[in-house]
Amino acid sequence: MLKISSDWLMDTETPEKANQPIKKRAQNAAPSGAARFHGSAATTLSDVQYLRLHAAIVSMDMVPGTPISEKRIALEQGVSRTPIREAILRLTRENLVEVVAKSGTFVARIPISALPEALIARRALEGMTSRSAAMCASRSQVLQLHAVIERQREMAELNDTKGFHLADDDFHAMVASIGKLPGLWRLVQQVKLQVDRFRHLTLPEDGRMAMVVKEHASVVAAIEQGDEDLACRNMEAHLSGLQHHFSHWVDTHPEYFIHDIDLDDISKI
Amino acid sequence: MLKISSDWLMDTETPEKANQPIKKRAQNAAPSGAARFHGSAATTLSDVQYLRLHAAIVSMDMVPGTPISEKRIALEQGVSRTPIREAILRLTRENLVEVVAKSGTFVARIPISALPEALIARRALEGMTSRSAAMCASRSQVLQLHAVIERQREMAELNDTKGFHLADDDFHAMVASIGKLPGLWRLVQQVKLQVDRFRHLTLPEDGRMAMVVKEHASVVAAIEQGDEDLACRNMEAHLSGLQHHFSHWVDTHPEYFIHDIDLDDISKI
DNA sequence: CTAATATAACTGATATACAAGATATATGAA
DNA sequence: TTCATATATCTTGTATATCAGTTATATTAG
Repeated sequence: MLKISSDWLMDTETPEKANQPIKKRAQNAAPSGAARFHGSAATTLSDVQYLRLHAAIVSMDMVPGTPISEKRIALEQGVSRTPIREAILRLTRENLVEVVAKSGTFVARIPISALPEALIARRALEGMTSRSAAMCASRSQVLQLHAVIERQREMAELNDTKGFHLADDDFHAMVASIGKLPGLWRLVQQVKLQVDRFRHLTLPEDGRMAMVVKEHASVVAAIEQGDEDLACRNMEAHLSGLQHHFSHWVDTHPEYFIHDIDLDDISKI
Repeated sequence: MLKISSDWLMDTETPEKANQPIKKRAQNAAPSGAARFHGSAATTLSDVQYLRLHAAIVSMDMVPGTPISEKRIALEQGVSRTPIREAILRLTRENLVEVVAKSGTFVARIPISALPEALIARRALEGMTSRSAAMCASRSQVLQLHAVIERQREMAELNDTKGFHLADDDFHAMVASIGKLPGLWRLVQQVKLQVDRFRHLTLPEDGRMAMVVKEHASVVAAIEQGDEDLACRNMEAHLSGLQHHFSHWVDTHPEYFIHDIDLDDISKI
């Protein structure tokens, strides 16, 4: 039979396959993987543990500095250390935990320097998504945006901060989606992680939630008109409404932060 | 002696520590970790393997579709599967490999949809870094920029594409650093991964390298004048000079790509 | 009592072993 | 030959064992 496209690059083993019965499996050059389409919800233990820890850290249920022991969590969760370790490695890459070899692993403190930069990145990225959304949005999509804003308004009236923030994320995700830039939203999600932790330290002040709804509405209005520049400006203005309270929050919980810059000298807005 | 701030949150084990000789180690609440400061170059095996594979994939030494076997690489490298596996997990998060459980792992194909989005994200982020650099740059920093550009010019004359691209990265990193937004450069690096792979498929066309040097110079000129808007515009213009050849390259190596969008209808530039 | 030292227990990093599933080839029937 | 089935072998996921380095505590010298 055909001998298959003999061995890929960088495969230098057994150049002469000579006598042995050739148990070698044919190289499947591309992911033929039928397995991926069985929607088996193939959620692995690592994923479960990752999501669990991720949620706990971002929600500040586990505050910065909390020691994490692979062994202990493994016992608590009734799994081996391997999935826990893999989850922790992922969190390390996101700067949500810091691990010191042979010593200990801890919930990471929030690097203050990351906060203004995160805001700047968000403004740059979401300025672009809203601009693009203003160009692309269909009437039905605009209605969807109105619906999300209305839901957020309800959450604000109920004082349901959790639901409010979920609707907030939905709004921003939808703008990116309408602008056909879902990848940018994924970037934003990654960037705003530390800010989200930050935000969980305190409740929104009175009127803040209503203000946010209003600002969202102004963004949608611009999108509805197809005014790209205005949409971008309104979104940027909306996102600038956060850093006012940075220094206050940092003062109340200094031990949660890495004081790698002085928050006062961030003239850059 | 003082009983230490008895057990942190979510620590529910042995509420009564009663009789046993209490081998329990005091909880060190914060990373006291003296270990981190010994600059022991604590490069772990996982890191080594990660960097190795990362470089091989981005440089297209390992082309999309190449099968990866944890076991085989472990044997080749003379380490156990564990570090290899951890490296692969990192690469998975970067969309550089795709792993199908119980089946196989492969060098990921390049999602075409990621390319225009990456360019858009880069423009948004680096428009901001150059804008900020124009505000912050000192005279000495401007000279450093000139030096990098000169080095890049030399590389172009020598036709050393590898050195050219290294200098290119250095330039963009330096702009971000001068603008006091190093985090944005890290984001850009992450975003441009797939584009870099793409670029390795072909050599720069004649005159392209000289053109890049010229565009860099125009960015520096704007920074030198402290003209934020011009710096931003020049950087954006510079970054727009890539997507012209997308479709051509995709046609020559269709098997390297995930054709999740049609490259023709990207009017958004 | 204080400070330096020794030791024991705990940590993450790595190696190895086992389990569950997927794929390729061999085998057999039409 | 062609198609279906069975089995052997390979894959990644998970569990366990070992290694090497760190830290807390006990110990000891002053």
